[in-house]
Amino acid sequence: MASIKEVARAAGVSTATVSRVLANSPHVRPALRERVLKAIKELEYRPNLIARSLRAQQTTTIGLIVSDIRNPFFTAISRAVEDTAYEEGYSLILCNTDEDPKKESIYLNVMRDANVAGVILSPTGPTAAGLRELETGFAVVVIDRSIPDADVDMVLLDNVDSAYRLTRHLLENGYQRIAAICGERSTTGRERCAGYEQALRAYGLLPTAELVRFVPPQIEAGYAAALRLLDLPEPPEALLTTNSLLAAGALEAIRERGLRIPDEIALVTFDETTWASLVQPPITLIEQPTYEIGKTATELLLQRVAEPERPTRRVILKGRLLVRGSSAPRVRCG
Amino acid sequence: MASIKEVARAAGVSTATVSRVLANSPHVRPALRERVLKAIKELEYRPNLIARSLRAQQTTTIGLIVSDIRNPFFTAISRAVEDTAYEEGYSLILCNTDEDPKKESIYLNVMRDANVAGVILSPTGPTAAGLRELETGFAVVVIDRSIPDADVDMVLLDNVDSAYRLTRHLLENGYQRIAAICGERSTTGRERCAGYEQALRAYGLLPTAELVRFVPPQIEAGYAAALRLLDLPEPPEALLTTNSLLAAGALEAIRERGLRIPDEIALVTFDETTWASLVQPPITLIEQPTYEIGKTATELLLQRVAEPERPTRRVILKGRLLVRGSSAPRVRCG
DNA sequence: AATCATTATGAAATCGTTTACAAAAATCTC
DNA sequence: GAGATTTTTGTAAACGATTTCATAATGATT
Repeated sequence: MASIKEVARAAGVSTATVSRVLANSPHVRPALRERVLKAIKELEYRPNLIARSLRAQQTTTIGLIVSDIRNPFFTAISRAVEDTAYEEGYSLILCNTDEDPKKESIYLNVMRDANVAGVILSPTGPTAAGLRELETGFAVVVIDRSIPDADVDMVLLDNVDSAYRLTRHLLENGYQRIAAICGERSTTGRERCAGYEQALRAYGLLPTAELVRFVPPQIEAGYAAALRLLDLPEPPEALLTTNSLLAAGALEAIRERGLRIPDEIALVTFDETTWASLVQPPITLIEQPTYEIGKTATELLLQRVAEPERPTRRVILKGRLLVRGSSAPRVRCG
Repeated sequence: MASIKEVARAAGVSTATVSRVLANSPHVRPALRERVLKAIKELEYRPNLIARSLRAQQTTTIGLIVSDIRNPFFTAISRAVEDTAYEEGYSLILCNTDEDPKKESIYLNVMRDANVAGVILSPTGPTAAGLRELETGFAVVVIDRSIPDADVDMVLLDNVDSAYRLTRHLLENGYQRIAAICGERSTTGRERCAGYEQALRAYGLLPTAELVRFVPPQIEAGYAAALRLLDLPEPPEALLTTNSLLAAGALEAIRERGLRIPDEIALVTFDETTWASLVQPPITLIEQPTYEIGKTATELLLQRVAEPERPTRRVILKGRLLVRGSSAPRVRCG
């Protein structure tokens, strides 16, 4: 309600002095500072952020652009981002794009219009390509997906290695015919697929195209892909999915076909969720350090806001293999 | 980059005319309108929302204040709110308060400072009490929790009746000694508890304090409460929890005690989640129309923004009982 | 064609800050 | 205590839109 003008009048000073007190400038005599502080308190003055932003040509707001906040991975990230942003006095604007490049582009424009200080996003291919050239006008940090030769800060998982370890876990437990259901439209799915294939080769097996599916990262897609795999003339002994949505769909399919885990089929995936430990047997998976990812991304972003010219960084975090369920190796029945 | 001034200059008109074109005012001749539109396109002009907000003393931003976005109920709500807000040209600011009244108050102030058009929130008791008097300066819609005599728009579930139906489902399947683990610090938990007690009485049973627990709405709290209940000298035959986090904790406890569902113990809850249908046997529950809640809340909010003096409304939505698992009634073994 | 009513346009104020610059006050130096 | 130096303060111009009010242009009416 009260503006800086009224504070100035109440304290018998100019608005400039009030502003200086607000900014903790050293160039204001203690006596005046006291008077201003008193006036601020009495009038319950709070600076108008809009006015401040207009003047500064920048807000204390950051954007988080994800495909769908209901994906547990992004839910966890968003919590970390909000926590970290809040600590630094920033607010968080949330956007869902459903992996739609058009929506991504629209939201990036919204962000520009809103004068955000920066954006954390997980772009699809086309948008990622655009990011390489596009002068956005705000800081950008990419998470979850790598953009090969873009000069942008990134926070990523060691996807290839994580998928390798996850696949190896299956192989070491006696599974050989392993199928992979991967999220399409992102480097992440491809990288994880690469790790899966590397592991197969390392164990003397040949990846076959028949057992690898790229689908939209949704429960229904995972369900459909898994059904098709299970109905193959020679069905796989194990399923690897690259995120929790696909895993949920795959598990549904397994249930529908009445297959017993882990005897008749195994299921491993990425991303820890509430349900992964609640189903029986619990699911072995690669846990991503989601909170760390969100926190790191926010820190990188705010550092770049403070210092736009600093060299870009690419932080790679390690996934953690959580082995669950009976650890007894599988008895091959072939 | 380009400002309204440059557009005006390029079109050979005043900024006022450009502004009128932007606002679709009828008071501008077609010839001029064309020129302005052309200049806008050529300069790729986009109005600066900050400047607009400063002038209008209001942004096109709304706030969503929840305890924790990672609670699947709020995750789903947030998606609906964002979708609906976006359709109307509004952006969404997300805040997590962890049920902490202090944080709620801080975030409400942040919202005021940010000049949001309105806020959707799910307040704890103290904040709810404050809302009754507090002149916030922006529109407010309360979700999930009722504030008895406040003059605020609300979107709620028929908690008492839903809990009644959920409990009745247990009773009709032969369960008699039913315990309830309820979320504390909200009217919602209390209302659901009331419905539970009503159902018991309707079936000639007396609610006992020993079987009702109020705990923070977290997995760990649900786990701990469930363990204590299961370890009672005379343990319950069924557990009812009032949200999915408590249910997850309770299920963990059930697993830890090695009890078989539904023969040795039953579990029912509120809130549909991915895992509720994936665990075996799947969980019977009351599904809240989360998307509808979020959408309705946003609509109410934006209507109030447009027309601040309209009478407040209280929308009550119905929960849906999803019966799952073997529907064979329980054979009492007592 | 002159008058009046109506519509279209622009100049300038405004929203609430910050900050460059100038002026005033305090401090220092001899 | 006068002058030079430093520090403190205030004035006023931004930032980029919208809108009031006055004026200019148009159209209608005789």
